[in-house]
Amino acid sequence: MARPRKPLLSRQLIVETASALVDAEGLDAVSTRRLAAELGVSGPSLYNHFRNKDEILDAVADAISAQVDLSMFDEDDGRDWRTALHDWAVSYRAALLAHPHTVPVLARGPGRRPAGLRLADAVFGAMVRAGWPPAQATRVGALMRYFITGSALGSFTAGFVGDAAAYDPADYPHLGQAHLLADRGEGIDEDAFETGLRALLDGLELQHRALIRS
Amino acid sequence: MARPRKPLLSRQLIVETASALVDAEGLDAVSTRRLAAELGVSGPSLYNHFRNKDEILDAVADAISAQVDLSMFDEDDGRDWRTALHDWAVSYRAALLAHPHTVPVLARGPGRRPAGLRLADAVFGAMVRAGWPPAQATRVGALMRYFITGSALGSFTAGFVGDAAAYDPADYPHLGQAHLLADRGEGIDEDAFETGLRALLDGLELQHRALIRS
DNA sequence: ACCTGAACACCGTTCAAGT
DNA sequence: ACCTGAACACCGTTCAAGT
Repeated sequence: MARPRKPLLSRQLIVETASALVDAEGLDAVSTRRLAAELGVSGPSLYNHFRNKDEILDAVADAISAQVDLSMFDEDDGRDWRTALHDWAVSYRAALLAHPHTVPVLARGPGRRPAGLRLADAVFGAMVRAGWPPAQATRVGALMRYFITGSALGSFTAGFVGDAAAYDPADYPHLGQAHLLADRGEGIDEDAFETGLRALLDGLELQHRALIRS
Repeated sequence: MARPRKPLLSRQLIVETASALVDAEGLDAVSTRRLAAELGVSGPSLYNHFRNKDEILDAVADAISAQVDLSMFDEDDGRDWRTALHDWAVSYRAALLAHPHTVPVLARGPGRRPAGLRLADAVFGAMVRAGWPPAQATRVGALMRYFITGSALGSFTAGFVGDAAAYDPADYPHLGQAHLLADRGEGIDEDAFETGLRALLDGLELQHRALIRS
């Protein structure tokens, strides 16, 4: 068939298909041949639209960053900086957890992905407007990202395996009473995220007050 | 040659060689064939010592967790819980940053890796001893892990590309003045980590005081 | 410009065969 | 028990050839 009169592929179509494939079967399922098959096309065709496979995965990750709500950082949004940061963190984490297989790609940093940059830009702008000196505003954006991506990636509960036999109390004297596992399940991650977020914001508020006072 | 009179390989030797290879050339450089070649052996030999490649990488990651200092959580160590948590966080992050290519593997959670579990156990035990209720102690361990691994993984600075041309001020109105890049360089990550860690501990102290008082 | 098949240099893993 | 070579079913990517 060679070249069709109307292109069979587009960057958007490739990204959407790849994204669905990652969500359904994990990162390992995305090979160029498999993805191409899903698109009804032969493997090398993808290279007309992306330089390589990593670029495709970057685009998939960026599509997720693009879903993160940033309206709380708008200049005319009423929320104070603390509330804005809180709401953003919750929205950011939810977007990541909706696509858990993609988190490792996202966690590599904003890179050249435009939505990741837009995100960093919005946080920075809002913090400066709230009175944080630029250097501090940069740190706030970075440290919030640490916590949020860390919480999505290193899901505490998921990290532990199901069967309790793996945890010999002789090796881990305290873990037995920790009722870490089936007991509470995913709630632990929710609770830890909320507890940590509150602690982080409480601590930042202390620093902000000290700054303003001087 | 078939079976040698004395084994050519051991789990330890494989892990050490794999670790060096990851550090020197990154995660992608570790293929079973390449690793075997580095060991002067043929590819399938590895399967006499590990079930599969992932198990090898898990062992590499666990070897790093094992390097994290945990002495601050000893029962007879003088440090209060806040100082212990702080010192542990610094030591943990340093261990991760010493092997940046391995962080994505580590960040998948403790899994069955014994050193990862020992770490979670030590934190939990020390927090309970310091007066945190068990459920809270679990959260503290988890949220600290979020922040620490997130900071090692999503290195803010490394995430941005070098050339400023990538950042059109029209797209990112605030980022221009952010002097994010070459200006400060890696210091940003250091500063953000320290700022975040202090905020986190300040916030936790508030919660701890509220708990004790009741 | 955009797709194809063929080809290259790889993969992870299984397995029978050797000692 | 522990290594080998051969084999299977894959990879990512390049490239000449087609329209």
